Amino acid sequence: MALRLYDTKTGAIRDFQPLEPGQVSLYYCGATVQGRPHVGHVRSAVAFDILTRWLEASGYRVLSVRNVTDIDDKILEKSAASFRPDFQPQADYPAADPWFALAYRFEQAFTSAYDALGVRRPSYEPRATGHITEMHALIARLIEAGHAYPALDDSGDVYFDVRSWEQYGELTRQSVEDMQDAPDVDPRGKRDPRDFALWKGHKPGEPDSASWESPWGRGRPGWHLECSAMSTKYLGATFDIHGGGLDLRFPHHENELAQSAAAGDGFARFWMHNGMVTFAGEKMSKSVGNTISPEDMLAQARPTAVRYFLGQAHYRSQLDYRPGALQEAEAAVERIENFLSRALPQGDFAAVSELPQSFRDAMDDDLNVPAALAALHETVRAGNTALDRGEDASGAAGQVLAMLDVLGLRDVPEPDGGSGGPALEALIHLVQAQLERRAEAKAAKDYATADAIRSTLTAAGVEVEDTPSGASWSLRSGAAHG
RNA sequence: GGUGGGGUGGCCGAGUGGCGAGGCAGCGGCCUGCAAAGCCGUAUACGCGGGUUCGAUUCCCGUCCCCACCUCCA
Repeated sequence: MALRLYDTKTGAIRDFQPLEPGQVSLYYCGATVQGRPHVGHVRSAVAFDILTRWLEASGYRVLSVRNVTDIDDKILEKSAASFRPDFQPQADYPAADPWFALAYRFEQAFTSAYDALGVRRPSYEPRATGHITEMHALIARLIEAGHAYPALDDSGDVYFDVRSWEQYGELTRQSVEDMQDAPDVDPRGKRDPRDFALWKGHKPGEPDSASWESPWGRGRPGWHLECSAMSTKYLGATFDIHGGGLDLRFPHHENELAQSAAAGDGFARFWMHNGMVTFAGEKMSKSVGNTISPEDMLAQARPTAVRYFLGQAHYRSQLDYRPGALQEAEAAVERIENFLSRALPQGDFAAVSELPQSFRDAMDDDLNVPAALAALHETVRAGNTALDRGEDASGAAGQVLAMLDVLGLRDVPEPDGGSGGPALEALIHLVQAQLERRAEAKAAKDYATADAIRSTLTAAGVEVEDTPSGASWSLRSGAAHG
């Protein structure tokens, strides 16, 4: 089976073939860095990270771009607010910052969150403010083609003319007539209320640093334009996949498509959208205030378990967070890890082997990760059965390692990752001494003493397991030690 | 009003016109000095009402409910 992907634009699963053999160009929308990330942002990144890994496992070279929107209304507003006399420092906004510093601080928070969950960095990560020239060129092409116009008032805005582009609405299969008018629609200098800004004229009171000269007056980029400008700059006028969260489908992606297509670019061949993360059934978002941060999750469970949770549902499904979900994910991850430490007691985790066909088929089927995980767990069970019979299971272990690589579950940095420091060294010696005492007690059939030692260790967060080759122990959430 | 996606066993979550994934939790068994881990077994699951069919959770019609987008949003 070859790779098939769901394309939002056609609403169908289609065979995927890249434009250029052997190479896939992928653009997906990153964050507007106006605040700290929540897990919804990270879920999207995990979804496209898994896509990238699967494409690479399938033999493609992947050229990936994820943008950073580092200027927008909210960034400017928050920065401006931080300079007012009534500014109250908060955890999110500890100090007064110029807009660019504020944006960069949050960009770093996003980077940290991605890194903490093993999301590999894209090939390029361009910022909107670094691509003003490309945006001007695109605006000029649109004006030239009769699809954009300077605002009819003196605002200095430049708008896309929705009525001039009859395909407008094709991505989300909506007609302009049926669209609900915004309740507080402000027509400004627009020909049609649905026309959207390509360029926003500089407003009095906004910092000079947040505007650039242009043929249409000083101003700054509109949100939708940047993605058109940057994706085609780095990937070409036509590229393979454009991704992002489902909430970006309209208006953001619809507008991108309109701009680029009206300018004559082929633009994206496939549109992929990940489902939302919900909390108690409701979309997680800043405006609702029901967000959970990656840090919140990492305080509850190991990074690998958090990543497993975020990746386990199909990427197009809604992912509902509820208490206990992370503990379930942790149990599933530990089951896999227990098998690996049984099957590979020497810790030979480089012995990666071929992927099972059932796993490949599942991933080829529009990245059916739930079915791929079923293949993974079946391999684990078969391996455990072999071990129970006294047979070798290194082959199954190698397959498990390969599957974990595709899912990105081996790239997640673990805080207790084995390398130690003096405190861990001391701990290892102390635990070993206790286990030796316990082994002596067991040999003497003094089970009362043996159990007392074990419960003392358990109470200290050290879990003890007896195996045919002696006792092994692990910290309550950490790597096993012989 | 428009557009798109859903309602699957205690929970999560795939999938399919007929042999009912997988995980987590529970119960029984094997193993263990006891545990843990592991293995085996186990459950009246497919919102509701019709229809098509030899047979529907899967197709069609109707109906109820939920979510997302139409405004900044991964």
